[in-house]
Amino acid sequence: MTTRKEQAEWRREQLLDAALAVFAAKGVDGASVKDIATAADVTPGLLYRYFDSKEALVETLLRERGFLPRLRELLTAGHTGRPARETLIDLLTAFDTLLADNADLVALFFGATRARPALAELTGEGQRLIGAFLDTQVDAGELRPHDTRTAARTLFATVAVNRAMRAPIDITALVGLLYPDER
Amino acid sequence: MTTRKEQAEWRREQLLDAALAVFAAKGVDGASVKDIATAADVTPGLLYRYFDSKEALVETLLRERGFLPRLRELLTAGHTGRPARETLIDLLTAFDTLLADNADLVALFFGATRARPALAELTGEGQRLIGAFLDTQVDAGELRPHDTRTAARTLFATVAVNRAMRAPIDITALVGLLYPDER
Amino acid sequence: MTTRKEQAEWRREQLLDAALAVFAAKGVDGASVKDIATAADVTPGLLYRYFDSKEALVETLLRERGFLPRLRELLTAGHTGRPARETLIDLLTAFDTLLADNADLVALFFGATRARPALAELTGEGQRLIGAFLDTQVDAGELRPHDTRTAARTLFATVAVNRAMRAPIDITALVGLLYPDER
Amino acid sequence: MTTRKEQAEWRREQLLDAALAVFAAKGVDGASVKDIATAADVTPGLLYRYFDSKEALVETLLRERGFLPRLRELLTAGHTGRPARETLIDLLTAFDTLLADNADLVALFFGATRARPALAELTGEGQRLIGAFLDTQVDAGELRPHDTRTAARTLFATVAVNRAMRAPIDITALVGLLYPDER
DNA sequence: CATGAATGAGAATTCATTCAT
DNA sequence: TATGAATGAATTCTCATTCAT
Repeated sequence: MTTRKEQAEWRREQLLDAALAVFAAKGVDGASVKDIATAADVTPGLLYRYFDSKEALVETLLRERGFLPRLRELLTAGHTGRPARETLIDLLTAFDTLLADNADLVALFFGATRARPALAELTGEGQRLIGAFLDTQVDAGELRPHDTRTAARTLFATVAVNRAMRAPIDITALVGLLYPDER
Repeated sequence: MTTRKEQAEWRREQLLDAALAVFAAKGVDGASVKDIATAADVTPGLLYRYFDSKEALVETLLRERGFLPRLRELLTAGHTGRPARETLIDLLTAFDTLLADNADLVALFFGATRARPALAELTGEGQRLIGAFLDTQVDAGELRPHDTRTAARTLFATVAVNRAMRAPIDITALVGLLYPDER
Repeated sequence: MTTRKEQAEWRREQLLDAALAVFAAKGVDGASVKDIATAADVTPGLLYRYFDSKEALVETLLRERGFLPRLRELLTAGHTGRPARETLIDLLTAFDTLLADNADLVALFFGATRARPALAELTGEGQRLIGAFLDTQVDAGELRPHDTRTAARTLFATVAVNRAMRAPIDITALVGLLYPDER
Repeated sequence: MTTRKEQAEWRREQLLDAALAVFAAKGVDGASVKDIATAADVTPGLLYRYFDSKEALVETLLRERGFLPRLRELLTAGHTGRPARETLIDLLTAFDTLLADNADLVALFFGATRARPALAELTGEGQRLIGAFLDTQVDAGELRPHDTRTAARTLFATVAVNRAMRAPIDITALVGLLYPDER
């Protein structure tokens, strides 16, 4: 037996799902509230019981569905014991996979960020996290001590842009470029 | 004394300027024809003497103002005599400057490319040109012979993304990352 | 207590009524959607909940309000027992009355038929039906055996044109012309 | 050597020709001033040197190109010596031909008469003229003395409507209907 | 005489949002 | 909770008309 609250929560998520799909497909401006309601199989009016406006839908998606938490979790997870080079490859692969799995969100982010600072925030955070990771490895003597901030930005940007362009890059080759296997 | 033809040409350019500025600021969907007309200090109706539709305005900007020709010119210019490493830095700097000088266009490209293949074309072309350049240098023994395609994509993506995010990168450091100064 | 469905149906009819009146008064091109909405005492936007476009409004009127079915019914109704001459008068009078009762529709037909084949269809059908009726009467020996097709076209055109011009004709005299009372 | 005045007159007629053709093809409302100017191979502005407005064009066409004068001339021409029945056939045939030769004008009349009383005037005049002719023939004992007014309206309406519907009628049969050849 | 740039008013249509049911 | 009728404001676009050149 589902309680009132559970049902409401379910409906809310369903509306967010529908909105995300429609926004990704048509862009925020190109998607009408009616489109979203139709996709969720409800009437436009109902949306307004759950969200104040179309804009509120976008903001909620950006806030609640943002993959920044998952990214942070990913990058700060302990990678003890394995060689830094392999860990870096795992890390970037996980990031790439995250982007691929959230293609709709990535599309929304790219389209919705003109007026909203969300993407800048995301990229900043991502670069910072990768940079921090690189620093620890350099300190541990596992990686060559060059400019880790530039390296972080390079790695992050390259993976992100090529995934966004739907032309994913070979991550092993990418890491090999910056941190050649010296053997 | 300006002839009718000159005056018409001037007006056309003015309208394109206004449209570009407004599109960059608000996005294509967010900008109304009235916005553009107001920015150009004319009546909306006048726009239709010069362009068939708002969409035609976008297409014209992408076609006539596209910086792809300038990019191509830049990348294929003869760089004889100087060390490859320095030429690469010059090249990427020029590319970065080009993007900076055309910030509005870059914004338009990013916003307008959902339905239009222009950006994909641009990135593809850019990466190809940089890759071709790297190949010649590797052949000449000036650069280390690693995966030039991946290197090209990395360089291009990094410069482009960081410029688009308005957080330009240190290009010397970037090149130093991929092609360390061995001395 | 009116249900939602009934209310919607009522609104739909009301909009068609308003549209017919406005179209008849100003012609299809001369009538704006705003005119129709004002006549129906609603907002222009509401029209689009019920009809896809102004053109759809015209088509719906021509289809749903067309008097062709009633005309057919009229002409094919059994007229047994009475003298053909009187029946013919009754018939044309009923036709004339039908046109008079649907003056707005007649006006719409005349104005809207430039691009639409509705009127041609109507006249063709009308002439055919009257012709068929005349044939049966001639076969029965009730009317003089002259060219019934020409007679039908003559009768139909005369009644229609004079009614359309709002100068109705004396139908008894008209019939008397073609089928003189021989007594 | 054409004088100024001749050239102006020529241009004026050219514009009227173009306007008539375009009005007939698209209807008065459907034709834009630009359409007419294009058809006349001039610019819209020039039209306003010759006519005050689009409406003035319509009125001028209706007034100057109206075939009422030619109709009157036709109907009042002396038809001495020939049998009334044949004269009537000649008359209606000429009328029918007149309509056929002026199909554009007929179309304009039908489309333009909603707000303008021109067509009513035309039909009234036409019927009166035919009626007057019939009267003289009845007085002369050439035709049977039935209701000449109804007969006139019948003949006129039948020819006009069937020509307007582009399904011209057999005029000899039509006259034979009203005034049977008694031999 | 002729052009065509420019305007202003208005056209059809869409859509986020509200609200009675 | 859910519906869907209704609104009002905005949007893209058209067009008769004017006027400087």
